[in-house]
Formats: sequence, C-alpha cells, structure tokens
Amino acid sequence: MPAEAKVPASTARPAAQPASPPLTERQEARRRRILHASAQLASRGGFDAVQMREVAESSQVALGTLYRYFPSKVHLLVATMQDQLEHMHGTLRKKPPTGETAAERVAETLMRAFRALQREPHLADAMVRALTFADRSVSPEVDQVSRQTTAIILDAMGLDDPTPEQLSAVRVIEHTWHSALITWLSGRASIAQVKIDIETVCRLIDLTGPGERL
Amino acid sequence: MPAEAKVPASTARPAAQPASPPLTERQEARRRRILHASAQLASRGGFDAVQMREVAESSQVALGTLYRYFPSKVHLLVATMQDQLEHMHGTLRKKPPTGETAAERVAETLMRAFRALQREPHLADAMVRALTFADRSVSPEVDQVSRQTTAIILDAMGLDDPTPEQLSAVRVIEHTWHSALITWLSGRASIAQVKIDIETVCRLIDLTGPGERL
DNA sequence: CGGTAATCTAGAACAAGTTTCAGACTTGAT
DNA sequence: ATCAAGTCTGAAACTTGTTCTAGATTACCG
Repeated sequence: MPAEAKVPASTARPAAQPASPPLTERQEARRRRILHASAQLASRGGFDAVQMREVAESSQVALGTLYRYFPSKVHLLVATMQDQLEHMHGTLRKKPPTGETAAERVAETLMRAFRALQREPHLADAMVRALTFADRSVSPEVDQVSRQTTAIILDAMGLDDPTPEQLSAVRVIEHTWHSALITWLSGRASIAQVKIDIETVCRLIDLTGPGERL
Repeated sequence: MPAEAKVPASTARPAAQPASPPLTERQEARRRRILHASAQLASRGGFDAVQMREVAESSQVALGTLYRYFPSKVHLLVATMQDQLEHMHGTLRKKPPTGETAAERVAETLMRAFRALQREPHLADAMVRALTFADRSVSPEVDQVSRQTTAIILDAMGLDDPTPEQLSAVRVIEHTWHSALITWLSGRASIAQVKIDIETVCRLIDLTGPGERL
C-alpha cells in the first residue's frame, strides 16, 4: 500500500478541497519549502527568475518531485499567489477599511493591497503574469484565487449576501484590478493612474447599492 | 550603404511610426506572409500552436529573419493583433452602433467584437494571451494596441475630445474587456457572463457623461 | 519486523523559444 | 557594371520548461 499519501494536484491548504489525501508532515514541509523558494526567486527577478531547476535546488527537492507537487511553472506561481493572498486577507481583516461608503472602503482596500505589491514588484509581476497567462489546465487554481479576491472585496463592502448586480460589479472591479496591475507592471501606467482607475471602477458599487438604483 | 532598409522593430504599417525606414516591397511582402502564417497557425491551436519554426517555414523565411522582423513570439502575436484590430476597426466603422446612449453603443460595439472573436477562439486566445503576457520590451506595441482599442471605444461613444473622467472610464472598460476575455478564454466565465460584465462596466460611461454627474 | 506500493532522487532526454554564425544575396551609390 | 554595406538563409547551439527512467527511500499494513 501507499507510503506517503499521493500528493494532491497542487492545491492550497486551508480552503476546503474536494478530495485530496492529507499530506505527510515531510510532504507539507516540502511544499512549504517549494513555495518559499518560489516567492524568494520571484522577488528577485519576477516571472523569468523563477526557474524550475532553481526552485528545485533552493527547496532541496528533485526536479521530478517539484513537478509532482506543481505540474507546471504557472501552477507553482498561482499557488504562490494563493499563499500570499491568504496572508494579505489576514492582514486586511485586522485593520478594516474606514471609508464611509462601500465604494470608498473597497478602493481603500485595493489601494492598500496595491501598496503591498509595490514593495515587491517583482513578486507581483511573477504572480500576476502567471495568473493571466494560465490556461484551462490551471482553471481550478485560478478560480480559487478569484474567489479569494472576491471575498476580500465583499469583506470591504461589508456584505454578506450580495445581489447579482453587486456580484457583477465586483467581477468588473476584479477585472480592472488585474488588468490595471498588468499595465502598471509592464510600465505602461503610473501608480497614480492605477489609483484613478481603481477609484473610477469602484463608483460602480454605488450604482448597484442597496437602493437598487437601476 | 544599406541594401534593403533596416527592418523596423516590428511595427505596424498604417499608423504613424516615429522613425523607421520604409520597407522594401519584398520586405513588406515578407512581413505580410509572416503575419498571415502567424494568424493561420494561431487560428488552429492558439498560443501554443504558433511555433516560431513553423511560422518561419510557413512564411518561407529563415528563422533568423523572422526574429529580425519580430524580436519575440510575443512581439509577433501582438503585431498580429494590431493587424486584426485594424481590420475590425474598419469593419466597425462601416456599421456604427445604433444604441441610444453612449453606454449602449459601446456595449454594442464590444459585443460585436466579442462575437467576431468567438468565431476564431484560438486566434483570440493567442492574441489576448500574448497581450497580457507581454513584458516591458513590448510596451510600445502593446500601447499601440491599447490606443487603437481606445479609439474604437471613443468612436462608439461619438466623442471627439473626451474629458479626463471619460478617459478613465474608457480605460476601465478596456481593463474589463481584456480581463473578461481572459476569463472566457480560459473557460472560467461563460459568454453570457462576459456580456453582463461588459454591460455592467459600460454603465460607468453614464456616470461621466456630458452632465458631469460627479 | 517484513513486505510492498508509492514517493523521492539524480540525471538524461526532449521540446520550443532564442541566439549565433558563415556564407549567399540585394540594394543603392558611384 | 562594380562595390560596400546591409539582409537573408540554413543550420547549429544554447536556454529553460517539461518528461522520463532506474534505483534508493519511505510509509504503512499485517
């Protein structure tokens, strides 16, 4: 019979996972080392600096093992993003935004996240590029990131059960968030411009507010 | 002195180009063959199917020459997108949108473009993935695509000199457009959902309309 | 404990993007 | 027509993501 339980197809820890045998302690440690190495390399030189051989070496794992845990570089980086997002969500929970309106609070939250990303622009580059470059084979993982982001935004809005209109607005905000990050990372938009775009899109929230204004 | 003028760093033809010696007829023909081959391969299997060696072979050009015209696969695909966008803009000009409000016309225009993309989903995949994956070295070309997209949207709005607020709204619409396409292409959103997102974000236009409602 | 099935390792091998190079070919100027 | 400079070609080499393999290790069941 099995030795170390079969490794799950690169999934996160905390959130509920349909069916993936729990990891051995050593496996958990390996996974953690890999994610750490990934984030570290990404922080240096972004997407390109995360080279699978280097990740394997840094995390003291054979290349084949790395691929067993994360079936591709994009899977690895998306998992890295999941990891960082949890961090961020935790941090944000502690100091909730203070704005008056939901729109203000969401913008405030996103700008806070944006400032965090600015501190590690290379890491941001690696994660966001991986996220948008991901193909169908990474959909479940990308979806998980999306859900986490949605949760953060809904938290900021202070909503428990949003209307379909509000969910649309949130989706649009996420779209804008990702795409604005991309333009910033590739040097085509300034920090100020990203700020404006975020504030602009957040106005949509007012349109779908409790008053149901259309 | 030079023979065939030095090839420009992969730029489009029609739009004004800062400084790039005009192409020989044969060079122009090569460029065209390359773009055609690129689009053809992309239509088959998307981003992955556009293999540089195959593009070179299909377009009867040496690999080195291909790289002289387009310094990377991403450059090539972004140029392919520029090419297709011109087409599209021309087509759209002929049948302007009929909606009452600017928001309706923009949504109508984008949905028309979306339907065109649905006819060649693989091509769309290749172009959009290249666009969002592009790094700084492709910024000028990506920017050109962005300007073209902006022009299409402003056309639909029927505006000549937009206010800064309106430009913000247009940028947000573009963000949403790109990101929504990505989610559709990677199978994480349905066509219906993309439609909703586009319609949702287009409401922003009303917020920044002539009335200057904040 | 012993057996056994799965995992991990080291390293080779493969695939596709990118670079490089020597030599043949074009072009525009004289 | 000739020449110099730049371009194109064909092919090999290099890089990095990904796959594969044989053997050493590990985990768990009985």
